Amino acid sequence: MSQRGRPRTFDRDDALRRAMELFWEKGYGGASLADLTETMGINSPSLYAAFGSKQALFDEAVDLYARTESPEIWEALSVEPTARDAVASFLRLTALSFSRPGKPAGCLIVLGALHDSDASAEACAALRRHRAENVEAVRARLERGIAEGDVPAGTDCETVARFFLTVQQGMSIQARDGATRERLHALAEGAMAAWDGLVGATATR
Amino acid sequence: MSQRGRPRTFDRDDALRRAMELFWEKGYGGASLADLTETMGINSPSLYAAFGSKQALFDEAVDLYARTESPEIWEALSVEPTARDAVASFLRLTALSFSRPGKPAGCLIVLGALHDSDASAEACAALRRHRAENVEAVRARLERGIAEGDVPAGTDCETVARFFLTVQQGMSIQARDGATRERLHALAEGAMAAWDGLVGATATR
DNA sequence: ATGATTATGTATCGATCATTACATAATGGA
DNA sequence: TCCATTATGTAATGATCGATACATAATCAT
Repeated sequence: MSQRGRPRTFDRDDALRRAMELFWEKGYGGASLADLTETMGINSPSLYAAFGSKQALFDEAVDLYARTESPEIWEALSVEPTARDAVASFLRLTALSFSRPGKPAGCLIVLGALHDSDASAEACAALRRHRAENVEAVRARLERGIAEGDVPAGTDCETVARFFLTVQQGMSIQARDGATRERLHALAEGAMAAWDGLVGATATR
Repeated sequence: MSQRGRPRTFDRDDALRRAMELFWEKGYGGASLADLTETMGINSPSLYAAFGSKQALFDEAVDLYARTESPEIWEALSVEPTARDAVASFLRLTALSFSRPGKPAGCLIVLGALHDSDASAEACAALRRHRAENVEAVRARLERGIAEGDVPAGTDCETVARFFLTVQQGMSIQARDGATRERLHALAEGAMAAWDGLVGATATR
């Protein structure tokens, strides 16, 4: 089936990528339609025809972000041989991702929409869902560590995962406050200093 | 000198406190003038006459927050006998403060305004200044620990302080995501598991 | 060539944003 | 009592918000 009607004159993927970076920099509420259309190089009717609404555009932008920005962070969870190596790599790659020259500092999933009380309620809920998935991914990796013997049996993987995700989320704030790549890396190392105490303390012995 | 003219019919301190809680819940950008006047129980001309502008009101609200909401968190830094006890208490009291029934979850200083690109640039800068002061307060307490002998000489207090503040900032996100008081407490404990590794690793031996 | 279909640019929609003019009301000082 | 001063409520300001109406342009199927 071929396309009918007048073809669009802009690259949808490219426009979406630009919108994603604007949402990343300014947040859902901070990125106005005027900002978006200017950044995307299109007029608002084209935006609405191609994406539906600001909210739908944001949803697509978040999906693009999760899919293309630093997937290595999550790939590390499965690639690294032990759970400890996996989390260490997860945090180290986060430090890199949050401090890329030419890209907004920190994480869209964390900084994109924090307050659900206003018109950005749906955007906030979508990001919250993503954050919950991220906790789950780390938790699952820790469980695998138990199964493979490199994490003490009985470790409270949920609690441990939430701790490391909390550090990662704090790193977004730090990155926005101007923390250098070296400082973010030190934070990752600092969090790993808690590993032995964490998996030891929450394990049944 | 006595007051002249018609006296105001509302309690300025009470109105400011209500505004603070609204900013705390919705953020600077998320709290509209209509929201504020409704919550404060006054009309906009009264608001402007008493506080000057939305930005000035926010500044006063942030000051009130820092002064009255959980000052015990910062008092603990000077009260506790050792730097380790001080940081542990700092985090434990943070967990309490971020999960008070009837109050917004998390911290106004962290969640109030994260994006400086929009109209909330000044609000964002003010909060950033507060966060920098908070790092400095913990760093100073760690330095005191060195002077008093309970922290290894040569410890990189700046790095260690930034780590614990990062966890505290991440706890604001977690609190907003619905983390219970118990979960926040577990995060505080988890961070303390990094103490020995952190102060040991960054100390010159 | 004609018509159905889809995209584009201009121009605008009502709603909401922060802020303020203005007339009126209530106080103290003279 | 009269005036200067300050606060209040109503109503409006221009700007910007997200979202569209509408006429025109460009493609495909027939």
